[in-house]
Amino acid sequence: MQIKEHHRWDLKYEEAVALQTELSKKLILNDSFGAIEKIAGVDVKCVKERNEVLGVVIIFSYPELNIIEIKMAKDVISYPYIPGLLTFREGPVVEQIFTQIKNIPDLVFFDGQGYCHPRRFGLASHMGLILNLPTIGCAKNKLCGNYKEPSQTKGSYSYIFDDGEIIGAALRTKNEAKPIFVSIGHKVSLISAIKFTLSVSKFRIPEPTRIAHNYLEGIV
DNA sequence: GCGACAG
DNA sequence: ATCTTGTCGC
Ligand SMILES: [Mg+2]
Repeated sequence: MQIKEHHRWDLKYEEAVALQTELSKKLILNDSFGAIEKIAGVDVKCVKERNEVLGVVIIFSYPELNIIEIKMAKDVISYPYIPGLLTFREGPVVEQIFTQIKNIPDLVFFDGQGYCHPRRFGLASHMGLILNLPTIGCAKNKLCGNYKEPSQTKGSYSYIFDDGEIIGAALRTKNEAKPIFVSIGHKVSLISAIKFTLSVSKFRIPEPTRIAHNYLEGIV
């Protein structure tokens, strides 16, 4: 798919932070999508040993979840891991992969935060804006904010608050398991993000990102 | 200064 | 993310 020209990725800390604060204003926080027939799962892994970053995007039919397309790309690690600036480390490869994608997804799941971010602009939100696609952030851990533990039943959730604002939800995607931190990426409301995430969860990690992650495990 | 801290 | 054996539980 075609991706519009945008800002540089090699920004210094202060510049990156300022960019996030600015671009967050452009996010669409309500439902702005049509029929969801194809969804995508994205994941990235870093092999420090070889100084390379590997990424994969898997397209699935929805709700069947049959794999339709798989594309991956490799790049050199060009940015350190800094909490809050993960996009500058993983974004470049992800963008490169979407360039090769033929089946444009109607919704994309990311392994990381979206709006649940200090500047309300995590990986899922940033990529959603760049790709101009509906996105959802599904993180395995919390980055910021406070929440009360949801009940142990699959499907229950509690909102994550920060600075008096709801920025995401701690969603129980599996009984008795640690919750998944769901947040708006772009063009999908929080309640819909929760609904979609639950609809693709067979285990703790939602299928799109779980399968993308497993795929990378099998790559040398 | 101290604690928190996506992947 | 990566390192890395065993161990607990269904
Ligand atoms: Mg990941």
